Amino acid sequence: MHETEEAVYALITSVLLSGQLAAGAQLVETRLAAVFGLSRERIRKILQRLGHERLLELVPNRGAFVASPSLTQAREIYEARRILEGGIAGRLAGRLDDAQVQALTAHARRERAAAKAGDRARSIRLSGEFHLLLSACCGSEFIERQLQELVSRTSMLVAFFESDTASSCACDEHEQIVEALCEGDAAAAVRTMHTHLSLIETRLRPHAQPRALADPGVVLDKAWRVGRRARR
Amino acid sequence: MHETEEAVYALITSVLLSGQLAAGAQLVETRLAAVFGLSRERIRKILQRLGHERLLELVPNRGAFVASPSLTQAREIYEARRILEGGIAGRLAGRLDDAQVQALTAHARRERAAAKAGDRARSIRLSGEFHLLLSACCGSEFIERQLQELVSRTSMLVAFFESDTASSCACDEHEQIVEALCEGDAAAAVRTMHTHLSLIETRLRPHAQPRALADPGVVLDKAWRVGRRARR
DNA sequence: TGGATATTGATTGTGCACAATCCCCTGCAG
DNA sequence: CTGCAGGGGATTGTGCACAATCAATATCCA
Repeated sequence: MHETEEAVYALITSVLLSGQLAAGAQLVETRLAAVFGLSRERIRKILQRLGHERLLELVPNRGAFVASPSLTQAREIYEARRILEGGIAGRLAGRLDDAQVQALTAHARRERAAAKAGDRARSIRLSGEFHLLLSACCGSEFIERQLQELVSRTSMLVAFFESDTASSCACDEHEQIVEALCEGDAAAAVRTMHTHLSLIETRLRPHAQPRALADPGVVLDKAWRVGRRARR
Repeated sequence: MHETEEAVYALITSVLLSGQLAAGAQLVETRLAAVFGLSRERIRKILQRLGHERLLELVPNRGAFVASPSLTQAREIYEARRILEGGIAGRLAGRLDDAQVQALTAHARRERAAAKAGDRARSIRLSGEFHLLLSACCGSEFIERQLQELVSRTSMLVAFFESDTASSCACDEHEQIVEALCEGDAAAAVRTMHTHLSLIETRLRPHAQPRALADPGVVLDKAWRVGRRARR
């Protein structure tokens, strides 16, 4: 019983991150309760959790709405990533052990392969995971959690703002970062990280996302059925 | 009605941060509800919030307990601060405007005054606020929130682990950091920040804190009455 | 017609009662 | 004396019913 709650949370999260819901759309508690076959209280707990992670905006007495970040907020998120990941790079420079270096280079290789194969979805996913992998090397559960949240919010931004013709992810830059870290050149690693994130940021376009006008209940219901079939 | 809830949250937080409660002590929902005159559900919401911030440990079907960090966890928190605040220092170097520099130096001056006057409590509080002030200079609400949480948890650690004869806070180092930031020397600023935090960390002593065996209900009740008197 | 105000309908917020869970303690057997 | 099974008591978890709130529409008066 407890595990379905987790599954619902994961499902809503993935639907939000993939941008299938219009920004600002309301997620009505009773509706979701009916769709997922959970009590309203359980749904409520899930929504609050998503609100805390800023994937939803919780308005008192009004309800839960799909976060609709402004370009200003988007820039703030990238700035936060520059600060946090700059700190990570600076701390990790010259401190990676062999296993970590191997894991990072292997990951970069996989990214390169996906990019070469033109698998855009996989490429995007791997690109995000690279940053999380790097944060995991710090050995700080706190740092990992924080970056996880930032990466999630970035995914949502990309879904809303990135032009569809986005160039392939810059796996070169990931390799450069690993290289700088191995050489122990902290300043270079931080610099590379900063420019890397700034480059990603410049890809955002304020195209007034006209997609995804569907009813959230319908979208989630469909996703739930599909997942349910796959789950057995 | 809503504001008393906020007041209760603030009160419990301050009591937790000041180390007046024994690590591992349970906060029973019904008890707190009686003390504060709130319904159990309101108390529950407050406890979950505190659990999310890791000031309490929430155990399913068991309850909320005062966090009792191990020395290992303590080190992890300081490591996280090195990473995050290193990132802040690296990002802020050479980018502070006049108003910010002025605010920071003014704060450092106040710290120095408090240290010279031997006002230990004020000195500690100001020392923590310096770091928050620095994070506010980033203009990222996210970064500010994260550091807020880390500083809170640090305060709790200090309450549990720091020797009572702790030397006065190193306001010299704070001034050094501001100086490096003004000069735009990112590497130096990061280095100073790292050593500063490491120095604070070395002050932790695993003295098996034997204090504060009082019942949480009693302590909170007393604090509540005192605050209530002061509030009008 | 215009604008302020009352009404309504849908949605969230909360108190309460009861269910589920867990720890501790007791009793018993080996 | 130790290990284990089970009961009892205290505490947390949750479904439900109703209260509070808000936006949108309807109503009324000038």
